[in-house]
Formats: sequence, structure tokens, C-alpha cells
Amino acid sequence: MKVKLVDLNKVVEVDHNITVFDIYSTYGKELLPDALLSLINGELKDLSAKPDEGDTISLVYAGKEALEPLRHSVSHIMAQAVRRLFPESQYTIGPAIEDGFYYDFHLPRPLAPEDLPVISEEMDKIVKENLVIVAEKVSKDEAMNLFASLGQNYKVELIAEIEDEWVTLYRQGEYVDLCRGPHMPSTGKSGSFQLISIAGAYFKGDEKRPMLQRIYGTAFFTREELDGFLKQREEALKRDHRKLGKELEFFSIEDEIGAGLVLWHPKGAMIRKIIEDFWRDEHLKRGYGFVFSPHIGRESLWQTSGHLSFYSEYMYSPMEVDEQKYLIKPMNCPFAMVAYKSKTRSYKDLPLRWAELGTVYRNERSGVLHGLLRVRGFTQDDAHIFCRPDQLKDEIKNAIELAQYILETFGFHEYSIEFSVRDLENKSKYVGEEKAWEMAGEAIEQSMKELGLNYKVIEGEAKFYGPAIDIKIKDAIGRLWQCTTIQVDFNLPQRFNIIYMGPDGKEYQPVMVHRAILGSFERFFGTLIEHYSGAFPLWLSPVQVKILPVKPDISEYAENISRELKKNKIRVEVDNREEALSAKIKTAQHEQVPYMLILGKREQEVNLIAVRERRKGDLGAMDLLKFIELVKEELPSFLKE
RNA sequence: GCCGGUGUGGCUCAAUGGUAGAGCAGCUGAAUCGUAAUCAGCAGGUUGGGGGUUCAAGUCCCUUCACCGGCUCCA
Repeated sequence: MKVKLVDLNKVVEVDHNITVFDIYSTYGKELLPDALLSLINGELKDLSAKPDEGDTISLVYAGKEALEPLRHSVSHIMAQAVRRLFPESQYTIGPAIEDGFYYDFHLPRPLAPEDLPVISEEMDKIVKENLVIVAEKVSKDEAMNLFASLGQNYKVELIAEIEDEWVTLYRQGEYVDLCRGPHMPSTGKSGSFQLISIAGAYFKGDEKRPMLQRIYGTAFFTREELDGFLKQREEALKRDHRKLGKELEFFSIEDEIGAGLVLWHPKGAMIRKIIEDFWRDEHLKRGYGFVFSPHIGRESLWQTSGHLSFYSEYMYSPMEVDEQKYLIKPMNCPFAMVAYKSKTRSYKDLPLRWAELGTVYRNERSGVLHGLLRVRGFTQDDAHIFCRPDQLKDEIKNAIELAQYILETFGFHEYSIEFSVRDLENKSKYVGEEKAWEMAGEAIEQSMKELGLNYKVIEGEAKFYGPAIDIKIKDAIGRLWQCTTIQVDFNLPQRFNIIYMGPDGKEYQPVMVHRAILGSFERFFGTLIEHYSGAFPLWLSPVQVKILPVKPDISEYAENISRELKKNKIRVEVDNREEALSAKIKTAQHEQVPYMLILGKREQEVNLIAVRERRKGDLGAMDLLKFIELVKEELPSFLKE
């Protein structure tokens, strides 16, 4: 048969059932020593893969496209090491992931951090042994018998679920694993790796199954790349909002108050106020009105909304008031429904866009709390939009555009958009008529299409009452956190029986869109701190200018300058400590204050100020008015008059 | 909630089962200083809480709370 060898730029005639390795042994021996994988018709394969008639083949070397197979191969080496150290262990799955790989084991005893170097040492041995990695195609039955005889029940279960008649086994020395591949040609080709951490993980993510032990690791082709990765990870930890939030006095979460309950300190609260002001102005511009609602409400309200049956595990226990049960709100929506119902609405009133900074409380399970990013009490930048079906698409579009504008304004240029739809195989999880779901889904898809957005469709992620668009942003170490959510809901309008009068004098049911742009102030603030590493841009900085008098005797001049800046709505602080100038600068630098004004006799005599910028350093002396102009120039346009 | 780990002054960290200590921050005083730390002194602790083992517990055991890394779940 004929195959095309791309890297030799020729078509050659070879036997059937011959491996890529053998083909190149004949036609391009000099290419083989560094080759790790093959690329057949654009698909990564083993070097030992057997091409078919007419296939296009090239060799793959150390590099980006081989990184995933490398990591996957290293995960096998790790599993082999664990099997050697714990012969009673069962191994389950061990894929490559974004930053490395993991493998899940069922072990006779819990792993401790001290086990990692031991495992890593054993891995080094396996690398040194340079075992050839061999792929082998066997029938499902054969594979199941093999793993059953090895006592590997998890593997047997995994094989049973495979639909194909044939499965691939990979062997290296005494180790055999069920795997799709492809893999490195031998254990000697494993680059530089590092075991990172131990964690618990449920088999197949199922809480009802026993918990397995997961080992995370990573691998790169070179030591330098690995070191770079580890270094970067270390740097990212310095951006952790929990660390910066404490250092910069933005917020705290105190044992004395309770887990997941946030204290906003003055500096953090100032940033929140600036965000809120911007948020309100932007909503006003876009035709929103504002509402507020109470923190608690009668139990019956939550019966009507359906939260008691669908959401009760997250709700705090009721409190008794006048022999009535009241619940603290986990969501704002029922209040908006009741407000809507307070009078008869006309089709001419719609759309109604009601925005609300609503503080909600959810009893999140203890293990999921995480700084500001996952808390038990938080304020949503919520809104409920009531509209006619024919307005739905535009309302969704407006909401997406608003989200994009706001996220971009805060410097988030990378975010992941997800379209959460029903799990079609399990429709009983959802309420509402088929037609309504279709209409909502179409409206969402159409608006995203019109906006030209790239998005991922996530099946089974829809809310029980309707499909949603979710936008996720990243924290310092790349974990995604949901901020924006836009959800179409036809359940609540029905449950609360809200209507509007149509032009024909008949009653119709409005569609409701729930949406939050920032998501919650807590979570958004947390990611924002990490995004800017605590060095907020001028417009968001709680203190924009810090005045540093060189000597205390200059304080009157300093106060005058301070007053003048405040008149210009510039947030300013004076460092009146009896400290050396360099100490004051150090403090201000640590506080990430954008501008420092150094005032001494020299400046006072000529009525100037010496300006220091936090990154550029000394900008020299200038006139106060010029400085004010400079500051105003740096503000975003929506803050300039 | 589950698995593993960690809890020592406000912060960062010491302390073989044998007298809880340092630096920074704070306070007091001195120094009056020009672009990333002036000097000295003082104060600050039921070692997360509770229970146990021991002549003796920060250290060992149990329990509880919180935090960290994950899993599951979510804004």
C-alpha cells in the first residue's frame, strides 16, 4: 500500500500491518531517535501505530502538541510506581489535564505529603529502566478477565462501560493499563516531572461512591519549562486575594462571626462603593429601575416560589415571628415577583427592568467555602426583567452586552461564556413546557449569534426553571469562577401567576429574565483583587494619592494640598508619621497607592509638589493644577464630566 | 458534606515530651531625616476550643471549630 511521509515529502510503498516506526526505519532512520509519536491524518498516534492505505504520516517530537501524551504517559509511570509501592492498590483513571495530570487510586492507607518524594523516587527508577511502552488491542472480554485476575475491580467496571468490542492495553514492564493512548515510546522519554499534591476524589465524581486518593502532578519536556511553571505558580500564590485582602486591609472573615461571612473594611468598602456607583450609573443609562427588598420573608413566599422544594438544603432554618415562620432569603427573585404583582401591568409597560443589590444567605457546605470567592452571605448585583415573549431576545442581548461592557471596564478581557441547556436524557429534572424551553433556547442562541460570541454549550447545566448563559472569569491560579449569569425563567411567572394585559384585553404571562453581571460583590471583588494583584487602577484605588511630608514642620502645606485635592474629588491620605521619607515611601508602595506627593521645604518655597508614581517612580516637581489634570486624564471616560 | 493536611502574639515564623521565643506591626521616648525600613525601650500568649494520657503536653491520643488543597456543589 502507499502512504505519504510528510516530513520526507514523499509517497512510499509499504506492506500492510507495518508500524510507523518500521516505515521510518527504512526511509528516514535519521529522524527516529528524537521522535516520540506519529501524526496520522492529523491525529496523534503511537510510533508503533499501523497506518492504512493512503494515510498521511509525519513524526512528532518534543513540543506543545506532544505535551498531553507526555503527561498522560507520566501519569502511567506514577501509577506504576504506586503499584510497586502498594501492591494491594487499585488504580482507576489518570488523565492529562490543563496543567498536568492526575491519577486516582484506591489505597490500603491514606497518603501523606511525605509519600510524594517516595513515589517520585520510584518513578525515577522506572524512567531509568527505560521500559518499552507497548500498545495491544484485545477484546473487551479478554481485558475484563485480565483486570479481574489482577483484582482491579474499578478497571473491570470501566471496561464494561466501553461500547467498542475492542479496547487498547498499554504495557510497560510489569505494568498494564487500559488506555486509549497515545503514549511515549518508552518510560525513558518522560521529560521533567513533579508531583504536586494529594487530594480526595470520588470515583466518577459520584458522592455516593467511596472516595479515592488522587495524586496531582505535572510534566514538561524540559527542566526549564517545569521550573518556569513552578515559579509562575508560586508568583500566582502571592496574588491570592485572601493574602492581599488581609495585607491591604480590604476585608476579613473572622472566626468570631462565622465561616463564609465577610467584613468589608474601609478600603475594601471604598472600592465596593466605586463599583456600585459605576454599576448604578450604567444601569440608569440602560433603562433599568432600582428596587430593594427585605432580608427575610414569610415561609409561604418560598413555598410559592418553589425554593422550599428545590433549594431547601441551602436555606437557613426558619425563625419564628408572631407564630409565623420567616426565612432568610437565598435569592431575591420572589420579592420582585410580588412587587410586579402589586398592580395590573399592561403590555405597554414591558419590558420592566428592575435592578437590585440584594444580599442573600446560602448555607453552603463547609468544605466549599473559599475566601471571598465562595461565601455564605453575599450581595448579588441582581436584576429581574419582565418582558413579552417578543422582547425576550433583545433583552437577553442587552444583558449580554452590558455584561461584556462591565467586565471589559474592569479589565477582564478573557472570560469563558457557557450556554447551559437541559440534560435531554433526564427531562424530569426540569419544569415548564417543551415549547417554552425551545423558545428560550432559541432566544439565547439567536442573541449570541447576533453578537458574534464564541460559547460552549454545556448540557445538563440549565437551571430547573430554564436555560442560562453563564460567564466565568479566572482567579490567580486559573480556577474559573462564575460571575455573570443570565437565566430565562418561565417557572416563577407561572407560580406567582403574574400577568400583563395584552392589546386584545386578554391576560398574558410575561417571561422573566434573572441576571447578575458581577454575580456577587464578594466573588467579583475577590477575582478583581487577584486580577490586579491588589494594584488597582487609579479610578478604583481606595487611596489615589498619598501625601508624604518630608518633615513634620511642613504639615500645614501638606494639609492645604490635601484639601485642594479633596475638593477635586481625589481620594487622598496624608502620612503624618514621624518617619524617614524612605520609610513612608516603602509603606505607600506596599499599599499600592498610585501617586505619592513628596512635600518638603523645596516644594513649599516654590509652591510645587514632587510626584512619585508607584511604578514609574519619581516624576519630578510640578504644579498642583497640572497634577490634578494628570489624575483626571487617567480616569476612564465615564468618570470625566 | 467527603478525603488529606494545617492551627503558636495583629502579621511572618522558632521551640528532643522538660522555664513559650524572634523579626515586622503597635505603644513610649529620642533622632528632624529628600524617593523602598533611624535608634532605643515597653507591652503583647490559657499555643483555635473541650477532653484525655503523663511526674510533666505547643509537642502524644480523642473530639469539636476554623483554615488550606482537592472532590461534589455553586454567585
